[in-house]
Amino acid sequence: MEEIESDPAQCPVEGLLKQLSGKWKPQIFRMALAGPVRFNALLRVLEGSSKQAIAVALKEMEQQNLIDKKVIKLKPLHIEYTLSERGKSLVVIFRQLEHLV
Amino acid sequence: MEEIESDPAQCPVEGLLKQLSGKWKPQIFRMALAGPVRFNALLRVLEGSSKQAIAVALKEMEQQNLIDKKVIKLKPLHIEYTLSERGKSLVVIFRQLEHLV
DNA sequence: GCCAATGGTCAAGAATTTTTGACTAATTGA
DNA sequence: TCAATTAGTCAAAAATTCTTGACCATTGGC
Repeated sequence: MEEIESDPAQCPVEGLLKQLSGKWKPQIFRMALAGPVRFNALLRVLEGSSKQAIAVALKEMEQQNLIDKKVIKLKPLHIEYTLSERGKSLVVIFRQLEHLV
Repeated sequence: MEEIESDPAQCPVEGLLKQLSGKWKPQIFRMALAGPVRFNALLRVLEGSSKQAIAVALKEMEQQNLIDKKVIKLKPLHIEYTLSERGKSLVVIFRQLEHLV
């Protein structure tokens, strides 16, 4: 059915919550925190996940400017996803949340 | 099917994200920010919502200690939901997020 | 007593999200 | 050349979440 898309994020935090919602995004974000992540590596580590789910999550997180996609043209030629500047700026605040969750 | 409940929130922020996920919780949280909210009032204001959805959201948010449920025994005898202390402490951090979303 | 409002519960169906599995295409090692 | 690895896409099925609509109990006004 048609979604009327009534609220263009009248609340900024609500938008952010949605950007990090879903079954795998928080974990992907967290892994990216530790260093660059790769498609198949995520698939192996996130037990119970699927190619589809990982692909969609990565694509959306990239569009939302939470992570950056980089094609590494050397040696084994692969793709790396790293936390973007925006992603990193969120981490600072997440750390504060940890102390009072 | 059985859910194995594998990760008992290895990441505190992930738990919080889940507590505020769902179609109505963010909006209920936001409304509670402005003052006590009531069941039927939410139902009227949140267009497209349902008794069921509101009831479940309120119940879960109460269990998660985000809001407090209070039976007001006077005058028209009703129930009020207000932001709990924990709820209020989160607001401070959400305000910071607003500046860099 | 009757009717409306408050604050729910429950079962069923609709909608959304996620998983499964088949398939693709380029790169690399042997 | 063959096989494996990487990084995907797509359609369909399964699982989860949400809405609909019926129902219920208490309070309050008239």
